[in-house]
Amino acid sequence: MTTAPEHQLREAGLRVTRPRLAVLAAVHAHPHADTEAILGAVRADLPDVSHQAVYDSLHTLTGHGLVRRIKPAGSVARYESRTGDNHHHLVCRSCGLIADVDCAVGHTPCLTASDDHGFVIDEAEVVYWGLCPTCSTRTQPE
Amino acid sequence: MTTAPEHQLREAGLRVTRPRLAVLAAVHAHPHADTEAILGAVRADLPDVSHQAVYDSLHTLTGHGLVRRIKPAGSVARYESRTGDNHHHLVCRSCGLIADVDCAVGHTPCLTASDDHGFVIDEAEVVYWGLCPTCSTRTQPE
DNA sequence: GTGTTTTCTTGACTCGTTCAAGAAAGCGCG
DNA sequence: CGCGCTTTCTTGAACGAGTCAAGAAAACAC
Repeated sequence: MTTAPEHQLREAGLRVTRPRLAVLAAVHAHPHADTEAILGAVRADLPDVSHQAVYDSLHTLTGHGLVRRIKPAGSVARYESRTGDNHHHLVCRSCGLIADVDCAVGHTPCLTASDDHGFVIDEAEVVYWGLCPTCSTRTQPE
Repeated sequence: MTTAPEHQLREAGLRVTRPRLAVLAAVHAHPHADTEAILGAVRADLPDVSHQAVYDSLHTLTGHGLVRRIKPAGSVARYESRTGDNHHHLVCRSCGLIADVDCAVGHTPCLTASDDHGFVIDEAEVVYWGLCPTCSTRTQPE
């Protein structure tokens, strides 16, 4: 078990606590889940965790790169466990469904802006907006 | 004056009202401004507009494509007047500054996801995260 | 002008998230 | 294995962007 959650936490210099392990597991089990869903999943294991502990854990894990926070406009914060692989997201305008897309070219091509205005760019985030299969068939009756 | 604000509103089938004209002017005058800044700018002309009128105008204008709403994670909603030209944004992680970048290739190349998962994609939004010139020199003291 | 529809004003309210203080748990050390 | 320091969790209140709702006012067509 090379990527045991506990090990991940220790690697990051964090203390291993039940809430954190549960949050980490919840994010892995429910990709793109919002805070409330994660809170629910965590409470399946630990019925008495406070929402604050979940918020704090998510912030800490996000800050150490163990989970990634995504927040499409108009949505609440969502979290996912795929980090560091430069993938992007498809977001359904209708139902909010989020799907992962690997970067088309594979080696952070997106990091090349036509004019960087002197910015030091460290990440390019791509969000594809549209309708998921379910919503597109429903919305275009034809 | 081909793009007179009033004309734009009428074209979109909207009534021409003072708050809307002021909001439209404010968005043009202050690209990437948040709601509060727009509210302030609008009140420079119309001291008594309600924030609700501004919110409503922004929603209406956004819905009709006269202004575009952008909302980087962790920021409040911001608005800009460049619409339909497929440009993207540079956002400074430190100070929140936003700069425009034209699409690198020019013809919506970003709209090509490697695997669309059956989604009907209508827009690709790209956000480059990093540090603006000012913050990058200040943050890397060496 | 008159009437109908849309839009603005006012004010309360929701909800995700954050703040703060103290209690509890984790971890290193002897 | 217990001790003490530090980090983290609990509890509960607060914050703020944005929304909702009802009535008044303004815009447009005739």
